[in-house]
Amino acid sequence: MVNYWLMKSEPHVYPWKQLVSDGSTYWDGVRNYQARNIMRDDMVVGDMVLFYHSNCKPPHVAGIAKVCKGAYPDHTAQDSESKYFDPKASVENPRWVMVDIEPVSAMTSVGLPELKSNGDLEGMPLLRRGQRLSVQPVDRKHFEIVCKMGGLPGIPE
DNA sequence: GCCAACGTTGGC
DNA sequence: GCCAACGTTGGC
Repeated sequence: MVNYWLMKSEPHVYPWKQLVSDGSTYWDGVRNYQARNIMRDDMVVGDMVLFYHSNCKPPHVAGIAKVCKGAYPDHTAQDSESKYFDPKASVENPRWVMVDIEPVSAMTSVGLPELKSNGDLEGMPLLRRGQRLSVQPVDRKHFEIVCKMGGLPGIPE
């Protein structure tokens, strides 16, 4: 059973283009328990992901990705040189996890204002006030609508 | 740069 | 276990 998600990245930190040229990447740096639990407990290989660019004008969905490796320890938490270092993380208790994702399909980017003005997306977590989770669930129905808004015939394989 | 909405921390 | 203070996210 395939799940649908949205993952936020700031384009000046790790843009969609970078994912395309890398071929895949590990999603490090998640330091929020709710988001971690989603990755650890709910994400499985094959899950589909809306790759979202936050903190830019306008914020937008930039492409479609998928999970290509399930949760495993986020090593950056144990690296004192990393900006994601967490002194409470250890080999025995890694505390934080990451997954790997890979690009699936490019699309015409869909801006947040467009998403907001599409009544069919009502209830989408991203559009809720004060929504800050960097990894969040998306209904299959909403996922498909966003794909179509981005010029795709539907949810890509 | 502002600020609303959270989440985390730590004293008690 | 409460809650005030503080830090962060992220749209605007």
